Amino acid sequence: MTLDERKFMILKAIIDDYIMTAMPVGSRTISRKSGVGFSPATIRNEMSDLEELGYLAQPHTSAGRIPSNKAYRLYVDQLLHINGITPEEKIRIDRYMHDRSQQVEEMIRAAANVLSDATQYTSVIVAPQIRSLRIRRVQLVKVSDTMALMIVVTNAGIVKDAAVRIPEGITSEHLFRISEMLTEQLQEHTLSEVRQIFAQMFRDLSTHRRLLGGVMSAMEEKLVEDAPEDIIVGGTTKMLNYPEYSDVEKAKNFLSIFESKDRLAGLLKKSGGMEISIRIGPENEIEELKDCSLVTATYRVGSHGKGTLGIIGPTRMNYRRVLTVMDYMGHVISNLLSGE
Amino acid sequence: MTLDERKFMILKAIIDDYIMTAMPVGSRTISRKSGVGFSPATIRNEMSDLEELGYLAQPHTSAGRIPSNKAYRLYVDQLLHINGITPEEKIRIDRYMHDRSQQVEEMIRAAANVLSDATQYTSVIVAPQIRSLRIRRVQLVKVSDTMALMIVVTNAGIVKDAAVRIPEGITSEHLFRISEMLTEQLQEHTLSEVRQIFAQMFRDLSTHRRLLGGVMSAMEEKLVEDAPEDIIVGGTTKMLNYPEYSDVEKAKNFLSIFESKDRLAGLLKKSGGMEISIRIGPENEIEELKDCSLVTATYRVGSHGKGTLGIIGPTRMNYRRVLTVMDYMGHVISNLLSGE
DNA sequence: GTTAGCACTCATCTTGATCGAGTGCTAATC
DNA sequence: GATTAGCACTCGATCAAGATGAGTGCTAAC
Repeated sequence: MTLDERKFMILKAIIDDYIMTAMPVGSRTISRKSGVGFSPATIRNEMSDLEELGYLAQPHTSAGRIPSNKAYRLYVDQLLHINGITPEEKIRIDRYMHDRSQQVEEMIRAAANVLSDATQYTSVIVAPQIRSLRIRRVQLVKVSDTMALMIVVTNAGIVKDAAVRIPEGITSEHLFRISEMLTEQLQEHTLSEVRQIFAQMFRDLSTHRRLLGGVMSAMEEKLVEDAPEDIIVGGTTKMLNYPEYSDVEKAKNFLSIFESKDRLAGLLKKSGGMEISIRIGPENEIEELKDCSLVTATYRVGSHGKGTLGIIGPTRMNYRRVLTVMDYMGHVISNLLSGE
Repeated sequence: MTLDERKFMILKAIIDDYIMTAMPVGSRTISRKSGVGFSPATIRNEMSDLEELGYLAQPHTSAGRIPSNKAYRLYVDQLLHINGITPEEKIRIDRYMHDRSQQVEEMIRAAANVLSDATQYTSVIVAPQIRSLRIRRVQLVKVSDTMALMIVVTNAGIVKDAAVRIPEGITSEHLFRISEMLTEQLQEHTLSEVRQIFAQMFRDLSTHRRLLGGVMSAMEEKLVEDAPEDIIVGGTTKMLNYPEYSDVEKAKNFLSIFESKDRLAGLLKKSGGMEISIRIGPENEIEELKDCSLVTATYRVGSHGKGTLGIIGPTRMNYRRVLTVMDYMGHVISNLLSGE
């Protein structure tokens, strides 16, 4: 048995309906739909076939059918064609984003809001991976006699700071000179390259070794290694609007995902190089997401550096809408971050 | 009719029981409790009186009684005596907090976690009000030919940054000189005082007016006025563990409070000067909190500057525990912030 | 190949009976 | 006069039985 034209059509109709209503779809419902010129009985036969093929499932004998994960997979791979974002929405988003594109953090936050507002699902954005960004300036700011604050400005405008212990007797004038020197050396390099450059500097220099050592280890530890993944989540509670989560236990389970950013980071990283990735139900390795789909896309910052944006919703999410919005927002974020 | 010793005792027993179980309390339950040497019938008479006085309510005739908001008010005002935090817990908290006291933001976040872990309710912490903090350093860092980043370090170690447009042709050397000058002028003043100082500077100076104007307005707008209240929330989903919120609608309602930080900020500010404030049910003006209690305390940063920490839980929260933990954490935060 | 017809299934809703925790009142007891 | 035992009563919760209806699978007719 193979999937002919008609089976495709019926399956698509079922999925479309189920995405809207979250209720098992019966043969009559499909038959009534304009464009499907068959009686419920015929549909039933086809549905029976589709069930045998693993695309549909029945919650119980006298209920309608619901799509299986396999069906969604087919749906997103073959049955779905993205329609572009509407001009009105484009304008609305552009305007909103333009107003808050000054500071990166704020921009990302705004983007997360846009994503979850536009899709009505939970959105997740991973800030650009700091280690792949290019350093634009390094500046040491004296805070007390023994402490300075190291500020690193990158090409995406992202500012990171870390406390550095400084030897006593260093004036702010000294710190400025050293900052200038550091900036000169590190400019245009990525944070992941600093180690080598520092090694070189250590060879060339005799003074301020201790201070530089402190700066280097602060960069490495605080900015590269320890750096807690900067993850912004939007619309966490949107999920509670869907009948799938009308049970508090399920809701709690879902919300718990967002309590540990580390876990979330791991999850999002998996999507790796892909331009756009869709993971349906158990394709996510996280137990709590086995009834959810995760759609992720990557955005780029200049030639280096990239981050991830994602939408988490029920497996019966409106993939078309989500893909449309994601696609557009991916570009918006890339442009805003690269433009600065 | 007045509240004699025995009525107090019975009321307290009912509240204590209800706080534990969230179930209407019957006369038998109270009678069984050791320390209450009366039969259910006697208790019933007293309960009937207490109901008439407005301290108890009956969900329906054949159920037990539940405490009214008035009862909680009496409870926290008169019946409750705080017991100190246990040494073990003190050590646990101290250790946890000590490990993350380097960066203010991280420390506040850690404190929010401690609060919600220790109480099992949702915690909220408002970061120190930036406008009342003393400036320690101001530094302008060149980011591009036309933009600089203004970094303000305060006495609490809190770093704020804002983008400032700079006239072309300004070198980083210039910026450093100006930063030194600004630091000298503004040091030890609070952000709310900068306007006057700038006015003075404008009078005295003839050069760099445009740049200084930009710096001033950035300080005023981005750091003082616009500054979105820095609010950290911990354990948002803790509330879902309580039977009061086993209904998704209620849960959604509750969680929506945390979607708008502005509203939350307004709510927390109300507690104003009070050392510790307890608002029960409708005493909170926010509709969504009419079944919740909000306990807030203030912490101080040095002589100036203060912030708020709070716990939000059901009206039947364990006030004793909450007050104990809050009291301790208030001191911990004050010390950590003032010590730096 | 398609569809009308029909028996069958099964979750959901409704109804009514039962249960039991808890009350309020009265009369007996301390 | 305060306390308590006794008892009728209330009312939500629980459960079983029946009715309802959406939907299926199968067969036979078109």
